Amino acid sequence: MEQRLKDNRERILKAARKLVAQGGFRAASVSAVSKAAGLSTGAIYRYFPSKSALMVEILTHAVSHEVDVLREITARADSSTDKLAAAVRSFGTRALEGRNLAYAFIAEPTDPEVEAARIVGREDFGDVFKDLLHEGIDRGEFPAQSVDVTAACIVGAFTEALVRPVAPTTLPEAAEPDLVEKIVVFCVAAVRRA
Amino acid sequence: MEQRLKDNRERILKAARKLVAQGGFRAASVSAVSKAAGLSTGAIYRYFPSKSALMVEILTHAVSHEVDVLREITARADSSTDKLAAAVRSFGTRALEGRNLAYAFIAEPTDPEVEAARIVGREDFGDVFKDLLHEGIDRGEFPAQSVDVTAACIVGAFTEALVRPVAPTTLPEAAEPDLVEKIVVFCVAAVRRA
Amino acid sequence: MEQRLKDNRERILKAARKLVAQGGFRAASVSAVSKAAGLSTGAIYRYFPSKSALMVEILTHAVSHEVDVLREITARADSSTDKLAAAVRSFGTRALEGRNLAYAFIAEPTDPEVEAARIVGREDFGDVFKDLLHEGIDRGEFPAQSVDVTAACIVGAFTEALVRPVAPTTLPEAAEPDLVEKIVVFCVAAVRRA
Amino acid sequence: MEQRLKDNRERILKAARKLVAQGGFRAASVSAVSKAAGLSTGAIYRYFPSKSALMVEILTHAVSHEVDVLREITARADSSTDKLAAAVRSFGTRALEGRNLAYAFIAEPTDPEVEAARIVGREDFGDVFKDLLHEGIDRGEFPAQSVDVTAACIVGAFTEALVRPVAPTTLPEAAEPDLVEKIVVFCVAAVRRA
DNA sequence: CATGAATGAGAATTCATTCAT
DNA sequence: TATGAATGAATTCTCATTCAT
Repeated sequence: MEQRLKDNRERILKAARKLVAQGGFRAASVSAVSKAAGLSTGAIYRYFPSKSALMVEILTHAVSHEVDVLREITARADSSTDKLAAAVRSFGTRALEGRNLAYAFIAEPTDPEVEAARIVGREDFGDVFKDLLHEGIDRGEFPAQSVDVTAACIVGAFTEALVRPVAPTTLPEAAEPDLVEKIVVFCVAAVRRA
Repeated sequence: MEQRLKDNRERILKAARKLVAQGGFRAASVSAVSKAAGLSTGAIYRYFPSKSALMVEILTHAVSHEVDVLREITARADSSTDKLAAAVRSFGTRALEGRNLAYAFIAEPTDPEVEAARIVGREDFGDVFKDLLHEGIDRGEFPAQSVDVTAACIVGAFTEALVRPVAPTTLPEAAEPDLVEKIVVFCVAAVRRA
Repeated sequence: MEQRLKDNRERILKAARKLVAQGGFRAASVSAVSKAAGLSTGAIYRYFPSKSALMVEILTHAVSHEVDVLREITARADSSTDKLAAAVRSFGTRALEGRNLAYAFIAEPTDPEVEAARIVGREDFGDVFKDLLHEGIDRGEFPAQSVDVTAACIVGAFTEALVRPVAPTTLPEAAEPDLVEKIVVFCVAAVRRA
Repeated sequence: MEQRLKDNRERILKAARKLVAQGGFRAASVSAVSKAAGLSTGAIYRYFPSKSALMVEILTHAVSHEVDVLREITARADSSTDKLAAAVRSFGTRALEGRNLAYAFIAEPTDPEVEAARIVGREDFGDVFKDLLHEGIDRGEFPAQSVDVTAACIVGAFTEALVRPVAPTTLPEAAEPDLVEKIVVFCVAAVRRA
């Protein structure tokens, strides 16, 4: 039954994740989540104190996991340019595989608490790129530039180019070949300015 | 009477635009729109078959107006680089002034039909940049590149860097100085790759 | 339609009053009230911002009206003893006729705001008797005694003897003859202690 | 095992009593009771067919115990006046100490069956006073009066003056000095009418 | 044409009760 | 027997939409 408990919690999270990814936060009503998880509405509240808490957990976990992946990947590369490329490439590949925080960038939450969590998440995510940019500028690999603006532009660029077309609402056939590499080139050129 | 009808229709659109711009689609309930327009809720339904239709029209008009502005502005410049810079600069400036389609890029609609309209709108908007890129590549000003991907990256970059900080949830005072120009530089560098 | 509005508001209040009187606050669900008033649940919210507000209004109005009646009646009598007798008699008679604040004394609210309103109401109601007792003691009609305790005892005495048997949950046949006068005698004797 | 069963049953009753006394019937959810008793919710249903049955038993036992105490105490006194005083004093003292059926008189049950049990309980409780009054009248200690009405008034008087200020919602510190004795005087004066 | 009161489906949440383990 | 996860009906409240006036 220990197992059962964990299973259900995961099932709820999985169901909610899927619904949010497919139809935004508004598609993830408690009733819909419970149905998708094969449970009753009341069961949701055994595992989460409120709908908001469930959504916040989805968001927070998705972001923190993605941040961990990016940090690990950038740590491996030597030059800042390689780090930047690796980061964009990693996020892009994972986005195409549908296992990242895509919806955290696009879906607008209905709830102030969730919105707050998303803002924090976006900042945490942006910080990865800011750190990377700072380092590159210090090393002389990148020209001086506003780290905040550049980080926002990078995140926006690959969000728009990757997440939007990849979102389940749009048709997934149109995946342009080498899409990820093209975005990598765009971002690197923008940052290096050479 | 004819005039009266048109006036009311415009009043409704104006009120709805304002509400969406200020508080996202969530803030634009039929009741709130009617109140802001100085009309009854029932009156809304004389001019629009549904709330969705009203929101779709807001979105569509906003996008087409913005596209018109961009087309006009890019037509004036000579080089493709100048066109690109002018387009980004124009949208950016207008976004900071709060009188453009900013919200169309961020606020998640409450309705699938509105969401569909937003996707179409983003594509129309992206087309301006695609045309511009095609021209620049043909002229030899820009290196060969995937026009679709670059256009998406550009739109994403300045959406993220401009619209997001401009969104109702964040404080509008904190605007970084020369924000627009920094975004222009980012985009131009990315496209020219030099 | 002005009329219609007022009618419905009154209808809701009347329906709610009846339900509370018959089955306590728990019997007055929004759904039950709306059904009893011949309206939809949503209609309730046109007239009252929340269920609590409706219940508070019922309570407040009942108490303040009852207090007004008592104040008027006690003002007419000369001696404090007559005032006391008149007050008890008035409340008792009105309770037997079913048009007083009976439920304010017995039904426990489910809601903190309503509970707060009831406490205030009971205090206002008790104040009528405290004033009357103070006057009687000053005049030498009543012996010195704790006004607070005596007032509570009086209110409790006739609540228990009148409201409880009169409550719609019990059978209304058992009305003892001269019930009200017997309670009057009890209270007067207790206060005069002679 | 026999013992174990009985223990659990008592534990449940004790836990439920405490919760009701502290926070009214609303605070005594099955889950809260089971938690307080150190058992599972399911276990409750092994010992009681329903939540109502548990609450009814609490009420019934509390009343019958209180009635026993009162009968014993009144049996000890000689004069009916002393009996009356002793009864009021006993209940009052115990109420202030918080270990009696106080809540049975004030907290509105969530359930019609419990409400019915409470009415019966109040009647049983009132019978103690009725017997006492009959005796006093027969002995010539009390003037002729309606025993039913007087008993109800007495119970109401000290319920209102004692239990209400003792109720969980009010602060228990504010107990008026000699409160119990003042109520005793009130009741005795009312009954003796001299 | 315009009004806005009324509707009613749907949302989040609670809790007595059941039942597989 | 005991457990406690799961159920599902009930509750309060919202809001797009309709329709009598």
